[in-house]
Amino acid sequence: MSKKPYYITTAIAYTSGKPHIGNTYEIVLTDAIARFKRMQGYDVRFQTGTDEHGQKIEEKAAAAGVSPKAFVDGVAAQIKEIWDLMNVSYDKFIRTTDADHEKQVQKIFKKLYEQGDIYKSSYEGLYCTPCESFWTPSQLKDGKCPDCGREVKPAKEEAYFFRMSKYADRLLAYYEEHPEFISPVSRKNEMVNNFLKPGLQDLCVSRTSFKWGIPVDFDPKHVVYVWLDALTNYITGLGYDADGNSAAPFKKYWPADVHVIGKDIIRFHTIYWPIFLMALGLPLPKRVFGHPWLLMGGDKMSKSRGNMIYADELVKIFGVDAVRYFVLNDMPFEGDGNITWELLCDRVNADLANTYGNLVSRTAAMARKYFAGNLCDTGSAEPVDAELKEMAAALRDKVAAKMDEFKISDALGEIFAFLRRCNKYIDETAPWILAKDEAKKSRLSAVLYNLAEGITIATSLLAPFLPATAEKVFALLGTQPRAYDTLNVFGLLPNGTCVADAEAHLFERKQYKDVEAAYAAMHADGAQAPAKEEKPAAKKPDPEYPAEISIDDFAKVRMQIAEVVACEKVEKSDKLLKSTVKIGEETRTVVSGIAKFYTPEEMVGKKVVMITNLKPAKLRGILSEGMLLCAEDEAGNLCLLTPEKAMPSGSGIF
RNA sequence: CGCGGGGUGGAGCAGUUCGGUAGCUCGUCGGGCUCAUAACCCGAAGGUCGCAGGUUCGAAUCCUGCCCCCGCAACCA
Repeated sequence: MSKKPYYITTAIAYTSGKPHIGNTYEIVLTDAIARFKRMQGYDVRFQTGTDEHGQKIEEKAAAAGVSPKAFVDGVAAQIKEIWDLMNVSYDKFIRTTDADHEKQVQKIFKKLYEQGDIYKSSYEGLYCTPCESFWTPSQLKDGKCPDCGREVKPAKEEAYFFRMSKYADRLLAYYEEHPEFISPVSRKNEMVNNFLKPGLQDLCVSRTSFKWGIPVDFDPKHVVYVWLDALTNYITGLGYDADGNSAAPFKKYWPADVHVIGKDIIRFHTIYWPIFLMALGLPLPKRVFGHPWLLMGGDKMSKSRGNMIYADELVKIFGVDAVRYFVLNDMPFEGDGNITWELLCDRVNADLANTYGNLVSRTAAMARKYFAGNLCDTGSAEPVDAELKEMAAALRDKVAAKMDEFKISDALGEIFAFLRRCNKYIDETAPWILAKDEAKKSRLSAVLYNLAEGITIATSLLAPFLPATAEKVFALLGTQPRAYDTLNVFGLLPNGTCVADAEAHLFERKQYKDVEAAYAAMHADGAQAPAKEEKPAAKKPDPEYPAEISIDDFAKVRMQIAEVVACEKVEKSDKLLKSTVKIGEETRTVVSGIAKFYTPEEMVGKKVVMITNLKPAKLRGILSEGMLLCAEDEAGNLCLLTPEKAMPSGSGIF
């Protein structure tokens, strides 16, 4: 009987920088599902990879002084290294810069163009030069730019578009026929109400504003828009060919059983991707699972918050399986999960070290002490055994049921409830008392056998989540992973199985303060930070700071003392304050993102440092003619710079 | 009224689809045990399930209004 194929993918990681633990979570999650399916006997194909094109990467590479290709080669290697470190069992690692992928994307683009789904047009509209924005006539206010109120003039920019609207009805019908397509289901309504019902806009699928992308082969000043490039990895990675000569893996594995992705890109996977596939005449994926976010102490992880945590650093402190366990177990199905040092320590200590590690350790120790490691079911059975045996035999199906719904945490919960039952069984049977009575040797042997058998079953089920630990446990018990189809039977551990004569210390207990200290130490010398790009004072957000400038460069910036004479909040904005300032005799308006730190009242009268020759820009429709200088700490708190002694407004700063 | 998610004992969560004694893990307190990683086992305290109304014999669960947090969007010259 041939095995049933199962194709599972992660989103491909964007190669703009090192992935943090939240990104890594998605890969571990997918890996756990893939391993579980393999264990269940499916012929699993697990694909992950990297998304390597786009303007942002082009800019980052330029800032780093390397070619885009060299840049993404570096980051992709780093990403792969982390995936490998986490013991991720992918079958294919695709890169969007792979030659065969690029070739197919060009073919797909051309095919869609030739069949009329993609058409050449332009952003046509009324252009407001200062705002750099296009407007439709209906958006204008009194015939002028709704943002700044200036004149607009007709303009156009060439681009290719995809006719999305053509497929909207078919997509809605697909949703109806396949209620499990979008998971969790709550997301479906969001898609329908926000995007499908209001009417799908045609999607712009090419760009001319940057070069780092796959060129449209029949019109090379355009590059293919990122989503058409990135999403198609799911089929090009299987050897799809737009001319009909697809490779065997494509025929075998498509359509995908599940795309595991972050909840932020559900829209792209449940609207654009299915529509692209319909246009290509291909079947749609069976399911899209949008997982929640992993938050750091309740906040979204970001460089600007300075709260980034990376998997490889956590692994150095806790070990691979502890990190895998934490992200798998502490992620709720719908709401966002939370990671803190305390939670991490608590989970690892309570579940892995105490419940599991200690159970294995005490069982192995007794087997060695009382029977030189030999396990034997002597047939001695008492009523107290029944509950343990029943629970063990029922465990497989309970776990599988949770896994079918992608409720990973619940699946682990079932296994750990059983492991706790094993610990209780030890107390109930009190082997150390049996050991004192020679007449009870037979009973003692059966008790230890039951424990070892329970551990074997639980560990077999745990293997997809904690692969390295499972191997250690099997080696220690001198046994093998139990085949899935017999995991619902208790008592298959052969008599004569012998526990190895080795220390069984699966997981270290950790203290918060040690962990925090270890983490701090890791960042103190920075010696092992693998990404050159990450190292230098990388506290601050994205902008890449030039390493060194000349005095002439500095002289280009004109800074002056400005006095705030009036200030108010900008409407419908939570960050912006609009200040009227005097620079000598001149009066200007400046908009600053400091509303969270200063009230308009306290701004008035302040003398502050302002860049006065910055090109004006409009923010929230208000023209800002300069920039107030602020200091920012790691938490993002802002503090205005003011002169230390009274200086007249307009004074220059050098 | 831009869109969406959430508010359950000290912490983190489940339960809300199809109303019926409020559950899990951790922490705290008390007890037990000694095979084991100061671990394990037992017991206890602790919640008006964000607030206010309503429907109902009965609401964490359904309806209405409100408050608060968080994402997205906008936006940080």
